[in-house]
Amino acid sequence: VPTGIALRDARAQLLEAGQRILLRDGPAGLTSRSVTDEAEVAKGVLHRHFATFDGFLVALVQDWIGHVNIISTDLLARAGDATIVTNLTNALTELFEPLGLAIVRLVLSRSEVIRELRSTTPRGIPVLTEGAKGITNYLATEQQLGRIVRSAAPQSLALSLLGTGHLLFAGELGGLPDESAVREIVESIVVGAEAGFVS
Amino acid sequence: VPTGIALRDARAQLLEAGQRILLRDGPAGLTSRSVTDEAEVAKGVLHRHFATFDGFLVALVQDWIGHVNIISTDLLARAGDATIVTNLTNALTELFEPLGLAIVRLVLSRSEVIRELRSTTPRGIPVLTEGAKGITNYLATEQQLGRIVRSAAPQSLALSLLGTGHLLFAGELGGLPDESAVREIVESIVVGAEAGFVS
Amino acid sequence: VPTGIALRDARAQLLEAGQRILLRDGPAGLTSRSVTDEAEVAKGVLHRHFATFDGFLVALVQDWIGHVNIISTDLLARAGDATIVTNLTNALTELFEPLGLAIVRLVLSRSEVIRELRSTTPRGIPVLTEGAKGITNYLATEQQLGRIVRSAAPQSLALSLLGTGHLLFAGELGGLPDESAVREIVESIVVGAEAGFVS
Amino acid sequence: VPTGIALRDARAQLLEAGQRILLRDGPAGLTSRSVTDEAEVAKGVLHRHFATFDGFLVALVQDWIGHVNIISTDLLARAGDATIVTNLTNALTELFEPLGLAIVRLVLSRSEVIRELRSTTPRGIPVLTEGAKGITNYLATEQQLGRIVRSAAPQSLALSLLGTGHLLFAGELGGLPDESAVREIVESIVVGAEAGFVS
DNA sequence: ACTGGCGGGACACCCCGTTCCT
DNA sequence: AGGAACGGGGTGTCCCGCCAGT
Repeated sequence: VPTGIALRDARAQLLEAGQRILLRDGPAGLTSRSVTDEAEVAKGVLHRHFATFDGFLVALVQDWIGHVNIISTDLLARAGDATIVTNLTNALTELFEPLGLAIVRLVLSRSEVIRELRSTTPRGIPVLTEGAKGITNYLATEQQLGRIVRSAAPQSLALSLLGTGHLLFAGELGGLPDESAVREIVESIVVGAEAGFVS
Repeated sequence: VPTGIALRDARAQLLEAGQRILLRDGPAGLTSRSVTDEAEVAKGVLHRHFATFDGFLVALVQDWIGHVNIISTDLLARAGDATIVTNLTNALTELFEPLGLAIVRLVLSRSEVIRELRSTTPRGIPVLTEGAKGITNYLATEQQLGRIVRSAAPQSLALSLLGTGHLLFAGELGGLPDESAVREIVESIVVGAEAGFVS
Repeated sequence: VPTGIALRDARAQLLEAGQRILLRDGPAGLTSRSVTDEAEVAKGVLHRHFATFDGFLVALVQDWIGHVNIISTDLLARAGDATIVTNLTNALTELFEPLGLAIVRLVLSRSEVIRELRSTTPRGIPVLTEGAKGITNYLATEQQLGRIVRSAAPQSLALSLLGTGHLLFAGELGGLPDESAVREIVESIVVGAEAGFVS
Repeated sequence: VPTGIALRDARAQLLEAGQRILLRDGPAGLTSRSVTDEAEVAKGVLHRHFATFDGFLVALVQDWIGHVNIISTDLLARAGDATIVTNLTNALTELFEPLGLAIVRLVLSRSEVIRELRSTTPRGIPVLTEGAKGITNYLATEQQLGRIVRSAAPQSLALSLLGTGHLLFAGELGGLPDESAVREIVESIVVGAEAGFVS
């Protein structure tokens, strides 16, 4: 029964449905059908708002990249506060919260999505590259504040943090790793870079 | 035209075909049909040797895990030789050679495969977990040889090396990263753990 | 190229296509593909309207059973008119017209269909049982009208008419038997039952 | 393990296996594989003894036609003995014993078989035509013996007996009709043809 | 002569992204 | 906006006929 009543922000509804599916069924469960079903919306609605299903996936990822950027900003704002390890542990935990991990899996399993995102993320794996950039900025700032030694390479450290974090979180298929495990990993990576550290 | 000739080693032929497809078309290109076509073999041959297509994929991954174990053994044999950074750089390069990376992408994109491999790889991402174990063993041995400081945590270092390496190689969608980039990453991770290093 | 046009009456279109195939190629020619091809319709349409291909075949038979019931009603309406032999000859000719015969062959060659029709036709061969019932009713009515002797057994006569008719029509693989041959058979069966007959 | 030992009459073994399958699973269950499996013989054996699988089916039917001819001969030998109804009832029961019925179903469901048998059975349904001929001969002989009235048409009666019998037996999917039901049908068909019968 | 793997075609069922009439 | 239809493809299964080995 066509209602003709415009949905209240169908776009957002669809993207949220996509997130729920991603969390529940993983990247393989994301199909145009499952999304419209989950959103309780007609199949045509998706194509009215996204030219292509790949376009929908790209939007899903871009949405999350936006979230990653917020995390990065928050992290940057904490430069100088608390401890570096704590700040990084919190950031990684936020970046790899279940939905974040699912988005990364989505990106890794659909090369078309990476290709379409090449315009905004010319190198690296989209979501992770943005995350690395945020952490790099943070570490560089901490370096300027003198809490990271001059000889450290923020970019390499960021890459390590992201890569190791990804592995740690992705390994726990169902759930999440202990916070202590994350902290341990972060410590082992930044241990040589922290100022005031004497070997 | 039926030949009646029993295939030399159908299993190996099929698995090699699967590897070629994985390299050429990525995980999405792997279908039971594409495999038998690529192997130039009848459709039924695959199901004679593998109960299910998922079973074939699992075998493909297990095959590679076998290769990973060989890489690990070779790496272990080099403990004490050359430099740690060189040994690790070579090992990572072998682990993430195009086929290795493609296998990891396969594992990440098909959760059923991970699930079926849970019996032999109870935690972590199958291929990467085995790689981390090999590197952990190597680093522990170097530690016993005195080339890695006592305070270092081989397991954490191995996780970092694997995770960061994965990120580095996976970022270059088509090709490979420079060897120097790999070495740089390895150096930045093990820098604090090498004995004789003075900060 | 998706048309988006809802088919007028997809169900009827599919059933008619099935009838054409049955006539042209016999029961063995009926496959889900041949039906959708013949109907010039997408593969999925059949499965949207019939849960299973067997379900489609059952519907095909039930459709014809509906037609058989119409023939039975018409025959009954002619009780008392014309001659019994003429009425029966016409009825048999209609029941075993090419499509009818093909449906019977379909039923005989797929026991699953018979099994699924057991709910509505608990005994006998589906289509033929319904035909026999119709003829039995007709003969019983003629008996009440006095054109069939009291001692006759309508049910046995009907079974004979159906069975013999089936044999006669089924014997002519391609075409149809002469009308005179049908009449002859009918006469030979009812000859002893007609009132006013003196041996 | 190839033995090279010639099977003792593989042909007969295969045909018997075919009969068992026909009885157990119906015509649809007859495949080259099921036959060789049931005969516990390699797949190739069938093709050594029969050019084609259809050839095997034809042989299966011809075998049974031979049995039908024996039944006919026996029936003919009983002309003048016992009662006509008893003789015919027995003959029909033998013709439509489970295997006979299964063979008829096989013939009806595979038009290729009918086509290949057209050389020996130019018209009608192979097995049934031979049965009708046998009954016709018997009835004609009884007619000459004066137990069937001169005005009766043996051929029409035979067709009726066969057709009606087929319907009666085929209706009981699993089992057999009561002997009394068969006798009743036979009586109702020949009732007007028996000499000494007074209406 | 028998054995058993293989070729290759087909089938039912299912799912996908997409189109477009109602 | 709703939802039927489209066309392509995928998997597992089956089937028949072939023929290199033993």
